[in-house]
Amino acid sequence: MRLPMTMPATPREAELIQEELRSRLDLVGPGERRPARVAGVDVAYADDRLAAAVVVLDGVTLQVLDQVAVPGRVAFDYVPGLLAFRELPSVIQALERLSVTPDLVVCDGYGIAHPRRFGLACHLGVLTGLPAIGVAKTAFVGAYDEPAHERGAWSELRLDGDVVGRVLRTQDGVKPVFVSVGHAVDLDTACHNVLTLTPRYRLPETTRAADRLSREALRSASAT
DNA sequence: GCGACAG
DNA sequence: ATCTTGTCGC
Repeated sequence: MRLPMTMPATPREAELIQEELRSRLDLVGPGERRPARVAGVDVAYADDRLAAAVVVLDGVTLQVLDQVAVPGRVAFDYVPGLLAFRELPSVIQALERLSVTPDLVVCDGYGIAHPRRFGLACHLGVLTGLPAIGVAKTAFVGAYDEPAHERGAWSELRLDGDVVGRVLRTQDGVKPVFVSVGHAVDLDTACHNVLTLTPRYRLPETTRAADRLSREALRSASAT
């Protein structure tokens, strides 16, 4: 499977691409579903080099089923709102080299909780056709109330009067994470899965595994 | 107009 | 994202 990704030359062109792809978004999905395989993606950087990593975990045991790392070079500067153009080229390549197809992809960032309602997770989902969600560590857009301090507590993330995500506490007393739908999955399902993926730490095991692999891949590439 | 701004 | 020591707690 060859998934081409258009690389814009300017931020303005990137916004136009987002606008076009946004028409292909599925914000509902098939309904409640326990994914058998959940993938986590992340990217590590060092100067103009980078390493994208994808790790697929069993949805129940959280054991690693498959993982792929792809080294590359930065092809787009970081611009808030345009993160997908910086990270996805290499992430898509890694996904294509997977030997198993994930039922859900957990991204490090946002889905529709985005200035133009089309964040990293939406872009990845539309391009691959895979259900995708975004789990971010800090706020980007939207307003919210602080959720209660126990694990599982949450509050709505609103943007211009719309609910675009949830501020979810994954462990008692730790800072909450920001969950938003990317593609082909609903918000309830997204949050249920995030809680399943956080039996012990604040961040999903998928994210933690992909983070470790991307950094290690960057290191072994340096030693070459 | 001025700041804020996923990773 | 990345640059970084010590420190508190299980």
